[in-house]
Amino acid sequence: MIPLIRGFKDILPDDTPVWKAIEETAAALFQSFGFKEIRLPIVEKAELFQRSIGENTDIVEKEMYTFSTGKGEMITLRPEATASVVRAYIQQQLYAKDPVQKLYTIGPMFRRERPQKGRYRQFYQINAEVFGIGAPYIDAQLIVMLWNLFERLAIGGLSVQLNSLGCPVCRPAFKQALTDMLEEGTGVLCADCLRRKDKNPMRVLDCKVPACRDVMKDAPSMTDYLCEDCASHFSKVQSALGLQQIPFVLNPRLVRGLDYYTRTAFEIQTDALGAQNAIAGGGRYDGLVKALDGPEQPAIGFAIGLDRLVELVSQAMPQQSLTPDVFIAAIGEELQEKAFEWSCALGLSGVQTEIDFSGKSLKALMKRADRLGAAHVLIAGSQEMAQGSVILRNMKNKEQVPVPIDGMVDHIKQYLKDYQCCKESEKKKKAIPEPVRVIRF
RNA sequence: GUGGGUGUAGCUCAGCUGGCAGAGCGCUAGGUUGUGGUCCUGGAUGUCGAGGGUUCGAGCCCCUUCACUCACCCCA
Repeated sequence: MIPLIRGFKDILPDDTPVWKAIEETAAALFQSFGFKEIRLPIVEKAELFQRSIGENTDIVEKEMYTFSTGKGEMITLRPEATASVVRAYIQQQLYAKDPVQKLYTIGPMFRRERPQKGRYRQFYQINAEVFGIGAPYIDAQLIVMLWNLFERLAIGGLSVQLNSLGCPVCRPAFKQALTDMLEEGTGVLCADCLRRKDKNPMRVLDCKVPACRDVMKDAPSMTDYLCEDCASHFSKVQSALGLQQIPFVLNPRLVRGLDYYTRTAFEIQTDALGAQNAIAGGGRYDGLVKALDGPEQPAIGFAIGLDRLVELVSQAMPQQSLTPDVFIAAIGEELQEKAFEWSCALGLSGVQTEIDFSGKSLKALMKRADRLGAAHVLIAGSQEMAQGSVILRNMKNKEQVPVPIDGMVDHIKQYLKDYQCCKESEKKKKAIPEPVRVIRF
């Protein structure tokens, strides 16, 4: 057997309904907020990611799947989607039609990290990006939208972490203050932080090594260094979130790993997934479009970790696979051709049908029907054929009714319709109110 | 990239100090000659992750390697 590649996984039939439900819920919600879907290639020139994500980030330094095309061109399996969306915005000149573009996309990303719970080498994200709007209200609106998505999916135990990373005007002063502080602590910092000290000092903020935390316990906070514009922007984001009753936690240690972020940075965290606790994260990247040779346009976006979200939703919701309406049990070899015709006719008419062509004993067929969870079994043998009608057995109440072979499909559909009505009214009698926010499969 | 844990039947797992490869569930056939779930009886299924070593003899000990998993790291 040739197994799949380390860190990759198959999404099996029992799981796909959850994936689909989440994707559809997100798409419907995003569309209500004016987002349109964009579909992008999963391979781009390596340079796109090197320039957008930043040369000295972990992703570019050691996590990208990069290949040579053999003609000296280096191409990369995308490690994230934002760079591609920005490229499309620029290359297809979407800004010429309207600088304001709200786009979402769903698909796989690739990073060569060591796999663990909630972390795969091929993982899936839902991305949403807004171009051309700098107003803080759009920052807040994205978070409102995200928060509502998780409400619709009935997920609890979440928190919104919020920070501002400043802009090219105010960040240098903060970085300098941070670097000064790190110089004093050089003796005790861990090896990783010593490296980060020069290359990306802000990363030391979220280091978990106790010694580093100790050095950083009185670390300056970016929010104390924000310039007037950034401070005003940040406070408007907060008040807008307050208007929508979105609970959030100000987290001065929330740092994004990618170079292009400015101002608002946020993360939605869960307490139910172990170490990989971020199920969505994003922020503003006002300088990126220009940096990739596009027009000067502000932008903001987020990514949802679909694999992690599926994990959370599945925990709350037991899987439920599709079961046939009708199982055809035709006894004997000579009836298989007839059974074949019936199964095609039923399937084509929209009745979920299952059949076993093996010609086993009726007992074995019944057993199989039961295992598949079939609601009804169509039993046909030589006796029935002689009488011109087959038997339809209700597997729950064991009731059996004759069904004329002539016009069989219509008879069965009518019977199933009555049966459904019966079930519906029974449900209503029980009068259990459905929670509005819970999605159902 | 670095550490810890785990690899035995389709699944969940026993397997003592090194001595015939096991159980439950599932699958399958029958009991019931044409009726599922419960019950009873029988049956099939193994590269003990892989490769090497020690030994009369290895699932068990040693070395190497791979995979899964959790954590570090990083992030969604």
